[in-house]
Amino acid sequence: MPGDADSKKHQRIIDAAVRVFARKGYYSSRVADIAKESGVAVGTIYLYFKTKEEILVSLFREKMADFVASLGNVLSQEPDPSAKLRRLVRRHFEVLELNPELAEVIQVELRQGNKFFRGASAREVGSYFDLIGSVLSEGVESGDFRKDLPIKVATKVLFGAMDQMTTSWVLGQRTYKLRDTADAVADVFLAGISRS
Amino acid sequence: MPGDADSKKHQRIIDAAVRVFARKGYYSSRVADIAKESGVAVGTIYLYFKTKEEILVSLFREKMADFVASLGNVLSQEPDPSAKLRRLVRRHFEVLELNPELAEVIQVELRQGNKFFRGASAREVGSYFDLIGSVLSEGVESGDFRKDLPIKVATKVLFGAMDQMTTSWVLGQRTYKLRDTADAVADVFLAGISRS
Amino acid sequence: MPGDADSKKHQRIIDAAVRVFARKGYYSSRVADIAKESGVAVGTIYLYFKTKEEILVSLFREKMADFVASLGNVLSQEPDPSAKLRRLVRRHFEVLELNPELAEVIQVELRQGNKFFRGASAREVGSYFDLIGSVLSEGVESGDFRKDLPIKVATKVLFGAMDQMTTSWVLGQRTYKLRDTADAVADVFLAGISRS
Amino acid sequence: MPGDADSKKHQRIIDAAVRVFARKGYYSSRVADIAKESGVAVGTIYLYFKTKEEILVSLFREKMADFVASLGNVLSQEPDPSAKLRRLVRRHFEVLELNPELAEVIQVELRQGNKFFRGASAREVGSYFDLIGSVLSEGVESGDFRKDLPIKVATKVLFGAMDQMTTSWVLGQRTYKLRDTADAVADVFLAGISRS
DNA sequence: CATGAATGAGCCTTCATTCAT
DNA sequence: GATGAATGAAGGCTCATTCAT
Repeated sequence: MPGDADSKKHQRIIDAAVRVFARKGYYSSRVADIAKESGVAVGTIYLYFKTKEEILVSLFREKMADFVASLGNVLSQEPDPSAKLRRLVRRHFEVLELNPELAEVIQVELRQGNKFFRGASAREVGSYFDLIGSVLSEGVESGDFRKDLPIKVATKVLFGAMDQMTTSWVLGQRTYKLRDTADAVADVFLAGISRS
Repeated sequence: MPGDADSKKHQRIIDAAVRVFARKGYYSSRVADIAKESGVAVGTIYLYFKTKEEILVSLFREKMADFVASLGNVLSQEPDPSAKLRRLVRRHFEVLELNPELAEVIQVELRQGNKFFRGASAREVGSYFDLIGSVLSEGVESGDFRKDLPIKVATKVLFGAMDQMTTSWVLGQRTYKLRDTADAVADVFLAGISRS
Repeated sequence: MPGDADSKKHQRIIDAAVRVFARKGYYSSRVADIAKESGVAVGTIYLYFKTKEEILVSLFREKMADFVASLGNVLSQEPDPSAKLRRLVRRHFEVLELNPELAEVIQVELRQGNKFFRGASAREVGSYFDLIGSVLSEGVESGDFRKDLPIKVATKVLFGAMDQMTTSWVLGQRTYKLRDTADAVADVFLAGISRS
Repeated sequence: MPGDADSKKHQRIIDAAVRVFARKGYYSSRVADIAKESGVAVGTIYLYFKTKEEILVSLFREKMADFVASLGNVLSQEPDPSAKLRRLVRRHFEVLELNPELAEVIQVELRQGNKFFRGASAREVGSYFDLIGSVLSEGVESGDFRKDLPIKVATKVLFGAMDQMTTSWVLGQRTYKLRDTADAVADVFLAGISRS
């Protein structure tokens, strides 16, 4: 089955690229490094990807889609909004913790930021924001979250919070369990920092 | 006055670099671009900076230090913890809004992330985290914030939230006033999202 | 046959470098000149040599080794010390005359002298000195040359004499046959300049 | 006396250049290095020399002229041809030994060889060859040296011999007294290596 | 005359991409 | 499809030379 072989090779390259980019960053990574890491010839990479940049874009799209799908699955099983949100945070951390690839890649991509991607992965990131937003909306509708909650702002706040937690954890050489911070993050987000 | 001339030229190059990096990102920017932008010859840049990378590091250190200093000043005048925190958020947004340079540079730097900086600017970023942390500590001590507040986590949550708000604003082409979102962000952080 | 192709390309580059260096000197030669001269792309050169300097070192080592080997062969067939020495001088001149490449390269190298080589080619030059020295030693042992001959000094004298003859010939645009001077040089060296 | 001041500065630069070139070679020396070594500003050098190359040419011409003059003086006091020749060799070595500057500079220059000088200093080198040649001619005329002596060849042989002795001495880190080899060199040149 | 900051042409080297096998 | 040698455009950095002070 050639389609299979193709997708296998495609996958091997993507996975190798994740490791290489994670190690040295996109700009400091050589196509030859990815070739060596994936065990294929340099030329072969160009049979599957038009340019080096396309590797990064593909990689991010695929990994990000997996990530969002993975989170989506978990959430559908939990009806309570607050619990759902706690699961979201915990799952976000768990997935990144169990898939250092994903963590790194999301660092790489989101860190490169707007500069040369600007939207290359807008859809995938957007769908994650939508996912978070829908959890918040449900909570507002159910009366669990406050009526006047500015959904968009809150979505960004939560995403930024989780993202920063991950960044700090990655930069800190992963000396602790990221998932152990999930409840604290969710607490702050749900109840705020003020004395009640 | 050579000292003045020197620092003037140094500043011109840094400022030009900020604009150039903001436009195209560090890796896609050419030293020649910075030269043209700053109105000096390529060689002149190397009279003030050893390498291209040193420009980025200097730039970030200086701008970040300014940023933290600017925030510190404002906060010292406000005794109430909650009001202090609101001012912090508002000021963070205001400064970045009024100094697109700063916003861009912080994007550039924090976006490049760990890859090749990893600590080059640790001190400066750290001092901002310290600033945020001290505001939270004061609030806990004064009884305004909850006793069991996990300061470190909350610090990262707030920083991440503000950072993401800024990123979204920059990516969104600055179609709205960033500072107008300050209260909403502070509200979420102070009171949480749950119905009270 | 990649081994062959490789060594062919390596050789082509070396030979082109000899011509280019001979023409303009090492420092005034551009890697791009060597590329053009050898008919390969600039990048190709760097597949075979790490740096420009490595080209020069390789080149000299190889050519000098050939040179010494070529001389050694001839001498082994002549038992008489004086005749052997005459052959040495004649052969030295012949080889350089027939291989302007060699002559130029030895000029280039020995002329750059100590400055940045200082030993890069010590072995090869040393083996030539050894060859000359062994001819002199044999002559002393056989009684053809005087017992108190200071071998090391005499070796340098002969080498210097031949080298200067070649230099003058090269500088003089090769307007005469270098080999025609071989006997005169050998005469001076064997019998001295004094009236006997 | 401006003329004096001028020539003083000129001299300081030349002398500094000798040291710098001796240390790192012409191509690896920076004009800024010479400025620092001579204690003048870079721009000042260009008040006395049009280009970097002119420094080298001037330097060589002057030093070589001094050298030849110094040798000439000594020889005029010795009537006997053989003794004159011995003095020439000894003096050649002495001067270079006592003026490492001279030794180095002659290495530098003669080693760069033809490449980009090709005659810039032809006159000075030529006058040394003439000096040697005249000693030989006198000897032939006086009957001390053999009638059929090929003067030009013998001149080059002697010059090459002395030059190589110096090169070896310089390369060998000057671990022995160069002048101590003068008699051996003269012996070989005068009487040859053969058993008499 | 003296200075040294400024200039910018030039070059070695890298590396994404191609293509003959 | 797969390979990896070959390509050559591009860019960071140097340094001889200039010129305003």
